[in-house]
Amino acid sequence: MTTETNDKKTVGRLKSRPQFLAVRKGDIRRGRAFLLEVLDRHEPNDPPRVGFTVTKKHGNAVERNRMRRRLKAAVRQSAAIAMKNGHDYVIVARRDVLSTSFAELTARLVERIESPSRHGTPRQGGPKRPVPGKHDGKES
RNA sequence: CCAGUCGGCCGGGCAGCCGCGCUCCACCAAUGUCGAAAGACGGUGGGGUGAGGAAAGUCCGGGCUCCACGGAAACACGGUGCCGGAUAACGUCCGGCGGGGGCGACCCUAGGGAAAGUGCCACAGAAAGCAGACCGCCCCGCAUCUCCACUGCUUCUUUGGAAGCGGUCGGCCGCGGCGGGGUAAGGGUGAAAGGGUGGGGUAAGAGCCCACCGCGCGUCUGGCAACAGAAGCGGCACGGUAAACCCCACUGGGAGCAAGACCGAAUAGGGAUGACACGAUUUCCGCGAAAGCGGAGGUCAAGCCUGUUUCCGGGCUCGUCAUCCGGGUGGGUUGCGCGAGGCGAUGUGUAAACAUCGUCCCAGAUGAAUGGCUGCCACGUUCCGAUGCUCGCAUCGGGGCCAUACAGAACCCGGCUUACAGGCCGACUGGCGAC
Repeated sequence: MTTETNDKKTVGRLKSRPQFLAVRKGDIRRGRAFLLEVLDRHEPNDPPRVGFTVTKKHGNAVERNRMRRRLKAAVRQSAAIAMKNGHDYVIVARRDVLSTSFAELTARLVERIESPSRHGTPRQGGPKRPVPGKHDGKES
């Protein structure tokens, strides 16, 4: 668990090129307006870190700045809560970051951070066992 | 009111919630955390401040920084190119001149030299650079043909003649033909054809002659100058192209804040000392019978750098191993914002601009702060309704949409160029209407 003394979580920042290259080896999750790369560093006491990648082919300097700022604002306001300690996140922006509404962008980002992958946890039981109780329903 | 020209300015505003960079203040908190070191850094609250007219393209000019930088001559390469001024400087700006366009306000203009030389002038056309003669125009000559004159024969006949075939040591007035010459006015080709228009002149023509315009030459006048004007002389020579080579004049070291300075891990590369090894040629000295060895000096070494060449010069590198010691990448600090600074006033100047005074302090990031979201308003656009009338415009009311274009400082200035939704202001020009 996170320390409850400060409810707003401090998120570190990835800065150097080797850090970015390391995260590329982790889990890759596709979103509508972005691409999310996640790497577990196995250091549960460190705060999570985030980096942004906006390539030059997606717009001029003004548009690239706007994309990065909207993503930063989304992470700071809501998505940082969902991030786990000891993990690195890299958000690769696409051009749709400019056009989607801020609420939708935030929701998509939180969803991608929370869900490890499209197919959920690797379960052994298989699709039988209709799960009578409240097992792990994410609609809770 | 419509159409247009030029110049200047703005380039959303207000409020709320949550944040960011830099900086200052107060309190709290370890003598702490990270790091090899250099160095950097916490929490809470508050104050200040925080992108552009182009921050863009990186096309010119500077500041600043390092490197190179010795001297002379020639050469090469690049840039600029009417004149005067402004400026730190400029290829920028201002004022003027010449040329071109527009009714006009005004706009455009790479605008030195073509009698220093070389080259090129496609296609078309007769001819494109010591000009040329296709058609045409004009003159002279000739008589094979043709034409004309005279005449013989044949055929036809409306009895006037007509047609055909011949003849003449016939003719050159007219149309052709052949030959010789003149011409550049006209046609035609072209971007360009060796001045233009009019008159005289002539066989026809032509600066052949004359007037005006143009051109050239020197003189005078005005102007700092580019240049303009005047009278005179010259019958006209000297085509265009220099964003073709070229010539002339002026001018120019190179690289850039990833510059540079400082602190400083590892690894690879440097300096000092010692040992071993180490060219050629020549001069002198010593030893030696000689070969040769040792010492001192010169030249070449033999390359690279100083833009090239030459001359006089300079610098660097000029072998291996061992020991010791300093420089430098990643990282950090700095460079880093008081400046050719902004605003206002006054003065000088036609202006660009300059001077003086007052006042202000105005971004400093480095995976890169200056933001995210919401509401209202202004502006714009569109729809509906009403009213007015010049019948597609104005005003009023309501609703919807968008809520902005071009675009993000990266050492700093002066310019240029390019991009830009919408809007404001001023001056001027040409029309129409009213008074």
